[in-house]
Amino acid sequence: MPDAALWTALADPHRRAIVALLLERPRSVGEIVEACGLSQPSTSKHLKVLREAGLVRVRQDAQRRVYALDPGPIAALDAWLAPYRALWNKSLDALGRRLDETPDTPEPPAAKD
Amino acid sequence: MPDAALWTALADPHRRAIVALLLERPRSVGEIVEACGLSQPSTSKHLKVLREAGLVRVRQDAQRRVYALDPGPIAALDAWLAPYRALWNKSLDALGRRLDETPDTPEPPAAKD
DNA sequence: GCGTTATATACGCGTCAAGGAATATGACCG
DNA sequence: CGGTCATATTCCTTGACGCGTATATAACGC
Repeated sequence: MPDAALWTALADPHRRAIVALLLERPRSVGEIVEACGLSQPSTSKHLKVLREAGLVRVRQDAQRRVYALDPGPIAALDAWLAPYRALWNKSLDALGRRLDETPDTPEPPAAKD
Repeated sequence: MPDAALWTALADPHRRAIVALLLERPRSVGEIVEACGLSQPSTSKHLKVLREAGLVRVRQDAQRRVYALDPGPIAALDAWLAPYRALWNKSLDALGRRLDETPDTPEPPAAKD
């Protein structure tokens, strides 16, 4: 089960926006500030939350701090989600199982009705 | 992108517990109250949030209301998660854990650095 | 109808998180 | 060493959320 901090971090739309930004590529705080239209302190605080949830890592580049996504927690989210896939796989079974082929997906335990 | 209400709903640990309970099987409010140890009104309020997020559906059975999971929103979460899968697939690879190269892995869009 | 069971809503309270303004820290450049 | 840029932190206010108690609604059995 993902840590509570992970959910709390992703519960905020601004933070999800930041995460989406960082999915494209790592960015400095200034870029993030400009991209999501928040004030710099607010952005810094959101980044702190994301940092403490383990979602992002910082690389210090001179005065700039470049934030990048850390895949771990999102993978944990995916793992949390795994048991629920049986739910809609059941209904979309006709479409085939090609929705996802992650190699580490252990077949969820017996989801029968 | 999943609705904000979905994230808000899942941000609460009790609500995630309820969702997990409903994954096993649909349950009445009374069962949920007993299972997660909250007061009945609190549970009802959490169920309301889950309902408004579309995560659960209610079936009225006499005086009882049986709640069941709705796969839709969780599928939406999975869809939101999809772009991020490339991240940890890539990072596992970068760590040198050559997972037999997964020759059949359909690389989703744009994996740039 | 009445009482009982099952669930929902209203109200009040405490806590927590978000946002802005101001300020602090820290690294670069001269 | 002083100035400046980039980022973090602090203080404060405000609004949302969660909980519990008490109450309302609705369906059942008699």
